[in-house]
Amino acid sequence: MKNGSVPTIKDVALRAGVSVGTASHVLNNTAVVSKARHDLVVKAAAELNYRPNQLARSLRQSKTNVVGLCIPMISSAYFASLIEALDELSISQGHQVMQVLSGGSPQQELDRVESLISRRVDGIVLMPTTDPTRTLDLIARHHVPAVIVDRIQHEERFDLVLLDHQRAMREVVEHLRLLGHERLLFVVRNPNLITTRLRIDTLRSMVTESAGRLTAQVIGTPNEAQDLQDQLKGLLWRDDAPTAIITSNSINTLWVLRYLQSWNIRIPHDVSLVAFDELPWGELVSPPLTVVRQPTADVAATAWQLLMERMETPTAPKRREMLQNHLVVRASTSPPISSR
Amino acid sequence: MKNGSVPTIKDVALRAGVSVGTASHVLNNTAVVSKARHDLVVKAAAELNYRPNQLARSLRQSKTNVVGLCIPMISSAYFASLIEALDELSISQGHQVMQVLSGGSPQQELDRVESLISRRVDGIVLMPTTDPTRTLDLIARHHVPAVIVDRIQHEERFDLVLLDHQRAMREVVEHLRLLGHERLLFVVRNPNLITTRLRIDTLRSMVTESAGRLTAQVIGTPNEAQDLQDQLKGLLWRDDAPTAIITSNSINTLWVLRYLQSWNIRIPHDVSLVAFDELPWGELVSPPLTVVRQPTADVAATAWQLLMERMETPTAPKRREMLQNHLVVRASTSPPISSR
DNA sequence: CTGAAAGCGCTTACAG
DNA sequence: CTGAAAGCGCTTACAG
Repeated sequence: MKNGSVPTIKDVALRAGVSVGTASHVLNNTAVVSKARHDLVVKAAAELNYRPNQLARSLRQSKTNVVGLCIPMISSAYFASLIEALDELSISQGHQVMQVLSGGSPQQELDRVESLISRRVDGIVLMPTTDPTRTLDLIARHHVPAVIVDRIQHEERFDLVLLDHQRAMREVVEHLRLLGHERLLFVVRNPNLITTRLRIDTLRSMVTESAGRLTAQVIGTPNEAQDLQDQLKGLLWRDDAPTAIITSNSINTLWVLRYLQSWNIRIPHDVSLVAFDELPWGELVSPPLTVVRQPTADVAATAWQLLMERMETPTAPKRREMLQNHLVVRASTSPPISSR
Repeated sequence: MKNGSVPTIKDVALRAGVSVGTASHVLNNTAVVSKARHDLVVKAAAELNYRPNQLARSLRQSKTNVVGLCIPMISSAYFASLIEALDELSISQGHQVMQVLSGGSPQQELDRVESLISRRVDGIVLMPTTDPTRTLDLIARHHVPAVIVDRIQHEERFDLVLLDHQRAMREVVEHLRLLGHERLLFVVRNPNLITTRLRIDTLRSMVTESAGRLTAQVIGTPNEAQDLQDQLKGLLWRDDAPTAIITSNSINTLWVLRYLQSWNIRIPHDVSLVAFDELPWGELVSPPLTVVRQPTADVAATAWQLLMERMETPTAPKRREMLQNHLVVRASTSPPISSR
């Protein structure tokens, strides 16, 4: 061992007076070695403070024990708890998560996933951007085991973890209708997102089914809070104003809440509110919000399991797992004024 | 190339009709190669969809272009934005962050950092647990460039990024005193944390300096919200109850807010509140809170810079960078009732 | 039970 | 400008 540099298995073998192969075998418990030599190797390794170079192992074994995770961002409670859950699962199984951020940009997603592939991750968990075509092609071309989480409905090449957005929206509307609401407003952020589209479709078909007893409007807030405020102003001060608002994500919820607050419109007295996604600190908002909660732990566990099985059996038929997210009824929904 | 397997540089060279060395040179732009061969190699690489195996590169070059980041957790706005900032910095400089979670446990911290070292990260950014001794020893023994962020005051072996907790606390107390507050309550979570200790010390010495004009109590909430509530109950309903509360972190702030809310104690009318750490969704809390904001972006940028310079010049003298976190005055602090 | 040797996929002096 | 070859630190048949 050159002085001051990191000890290798060669140094261990030398000090123990055995061959490199033998040293490797005792260190990995991969063959029976005489007790005498065994102890010699263990002792030498300890004295030298030897840690195997995982790069070399990975290269030799064509297995890194690293799985890649690509998500849009991290500063959102949903993603944060997903990472934590996945991290714990991976560690407990001797793996390590290497996470990259797409920032929601298809190009960045492609670049980051490419970097994961270059680092030879054993598998990939992807929460796709709006247009992941090239990323998916790349992953498929390299035959990397992968599972796609949500946002994509049909994709023959990969295992899928899906959330049942339609059923969830149905549950929301049902809840509001039972309370007596007839005019709904759905505030979305990006109408092009599959998730959002599914929710809108469900809402519309329920309106149709109701044969006139239910009406619904959908407004988008592509850019700024200001846009939203203007649109809300045009809607909420009319005789036929909606009596219940549904928001499609946390950001929207925040904006709507602030708008209502600033105009002193009380929840649920003046208008009911249902939010998709649990809010961090949601307990502090008064009143506590009725929300559709994402089953984060389920999503992580399912994705992990699918990935492990895929790595095990690359040729097995692809699978789709549908997960349920549930309505949590709190104080922000109540019967509308008209029916009280 | 065996059918179906990942193409290597050997496959590229073969297809281009050049030696492996030459292929490597054009791919890395590391030597002048005739235009003809150059184009041949580029074409072959594109056709084969070749991506260099970073494991092999790293092994050969003894450089992974990966830096390790060890933090307690991720589902806290402070850590989340730290990760995002560090991630962006690293990518822009051709590196990749590999992040591990200590969960606040010294043992887990040791294990995870050991795994980073086994993977031969080029450097480590560590936000230490309460007792990082063995982790620090490990890092030092392996001569891995590292920078420690906050929570540690003196440590000769590493570069340090510090936050000026004493000055921040001084600023808080000064603000409250100028408003007319004389009886303060400091609610902490873990009194053993260096950060907390520094704040408590500063508070106490300011009380001493005030020569009786200022009093302060400190209560800890080691375990449950219930503990805190009991302690608060014993303090807030007396004649000499504190007129201003300072909370040491977001969790505490949440608990205190809920307690005050449940007893209908109004902020800032009945009691003023200053919180360490900005809250996510803090804008929704009414009134908006006066907080001490952590300079996340600064912390990330400074840590990154120190690390890069350390990797560049391992023998340079160790450095300590002191960063400032500032008081953001909002509506949760006002003069106490008595002085109105 | 043990060791010598090939090989994982690269980079990089070294000759020519 | 180009190629043959050594070597990064491991694991793993293969002989003995």
